[in-house]
Amino acid sequence: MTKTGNTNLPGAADSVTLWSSLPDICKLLNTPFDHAMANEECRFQHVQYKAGQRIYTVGQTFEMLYIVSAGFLKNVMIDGDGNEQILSFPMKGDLLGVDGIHRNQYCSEVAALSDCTVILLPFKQLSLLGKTYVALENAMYGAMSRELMRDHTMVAMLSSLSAEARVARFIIYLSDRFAGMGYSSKQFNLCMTRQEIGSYLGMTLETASRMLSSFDQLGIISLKLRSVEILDLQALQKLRRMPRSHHNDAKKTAFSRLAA
Amino acid sequence: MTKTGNTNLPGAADSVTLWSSLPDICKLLNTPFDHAMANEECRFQHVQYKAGQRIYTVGQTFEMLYIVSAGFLKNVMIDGDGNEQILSFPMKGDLLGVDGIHRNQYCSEVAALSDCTVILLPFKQLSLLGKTYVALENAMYGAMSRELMRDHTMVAMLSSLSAEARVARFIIYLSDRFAGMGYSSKQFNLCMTRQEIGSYLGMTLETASRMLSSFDQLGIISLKLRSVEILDLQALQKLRRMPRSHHNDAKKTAFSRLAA
DNA sequence: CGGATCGTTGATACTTGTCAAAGTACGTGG
DNA sequence: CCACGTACTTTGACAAGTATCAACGATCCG
Repeated sequence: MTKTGNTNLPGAADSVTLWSSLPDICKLLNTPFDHAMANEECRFQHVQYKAGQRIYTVGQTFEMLYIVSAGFLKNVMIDGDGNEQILSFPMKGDLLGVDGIHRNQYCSEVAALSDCTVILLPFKQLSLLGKTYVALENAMYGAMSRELMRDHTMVAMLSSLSAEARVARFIIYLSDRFAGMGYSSKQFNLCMTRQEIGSYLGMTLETASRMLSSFDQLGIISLKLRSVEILDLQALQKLRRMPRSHHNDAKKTAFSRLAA
Repeated sequence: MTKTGNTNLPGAADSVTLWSSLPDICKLLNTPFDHAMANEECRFQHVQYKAGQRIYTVGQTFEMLYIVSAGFLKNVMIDGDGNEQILSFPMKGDLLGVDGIHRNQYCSEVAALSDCTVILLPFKQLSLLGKTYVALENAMYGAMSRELMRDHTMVAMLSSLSAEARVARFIIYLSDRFAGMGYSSKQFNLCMTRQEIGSYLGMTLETASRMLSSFDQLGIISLKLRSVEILDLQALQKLRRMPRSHHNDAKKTAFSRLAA
């Protein structure tokens, strides 16, 4: 990465600008890259946002894709009545803005939950470079496919799991993502409110809070506000799989499952 | 489209093979195309499937994308315990197989609900052609973005709407899709079982059945098994928007809403 | 015609939402 | 540095929504 002068992008926090090369992008996307890309002068700008700032918003004209370089965000859809629905909590390596391609304007918005750094990928430029560097094009398709897979997993989870199981799965998901970024998979901080967790998982904030409290009381996790420590991963993993499946005589509450 | 001899693809119904040109593909994807594509000899094969046949399955190596040319299908995810979760009901113009790109193998399966025709798009070939024909590449990105948007809508719906509203929204969705294909938006046949509707909408088959019956009794639709006629579109559209929003004092049942 | 699948409906229990109240953390301004 | 207001979190009691289980009717297909 290369340092240059200050950026003056609207909304961006005031700071020194960094740039990423094509191999940097591929590494972030966790995709193979060929070294032909390495000695290029084409670079992608980093932009920093403070917690609460918006990266893009609904209706804004689509020009950029973004890759998260550091920090935590939320991807929010806003329905006709102005209600917010959280779609995902993007973090390092995630691709943002894909939903803007189709209608040439974003139909969701992304905001920073923590201070974070995002890499700007001008879509036209990217698409052009893809013709030269096959690996880059593959990285793009791969990343879009991965986002689609995640959405599918989300749909399946919302459709078929109980609130208890969805919260358990959420904790495991975060644990895996943190592990992938080199952080502890056992202990981490939730960077969102109960309301946001509830919205994401399709339940009220009270239910989300209750489930977390219940896991804490059962000794499955140790919870103190936003700080979570996983004490019994296996118990969480068992909760991953359904209640809500039909004709399932092994249906039990978390408590009775532990007692057994 | 061009006729040629018989196909002998495994699983394909025995029939005359048709082929689609690049402009055909773009038209199906509802994307602009330039006429440079028109006089090309590169053609994409049609394959016909009978109701119940599988187009691709979980774990199968990814090679193809598919576009639905005619008929109705279901896209199913299978979880660790062998439970089926319906992700979508693809129909004319929909792109299939995108979830296979990321890991180079499909992680869901697609089966035909009715006899249907699907166009084979070898991914490598497509990706190569994209370098020559910008419009094709844009069509691909656009179609993938559209699928992602649909998933987002689905997540939002599952997270925030009551069973009643989800079923209402499902009927409207089908109506819109049928209209887009030139069929009646008022009267159509559901091509799936109550079980499949329930799986798609995150509820039991009994709840799906009850909601449909209730709309029928209220005169919102006329229901006879799989045949649906929409009698009061406005009532359905009102049901689209939430119950389940928090602190919403206008919360009413379908019945009281009609009475008011 | 008979079996199998699909659809409907009812009774009941459980899960989750709703509403209310109180406690806790956090940031801002005095 | 403390006081205060605001936002966030927890917990309880209750109501509503939905799943579960069961039985029966309808339809389709060989």
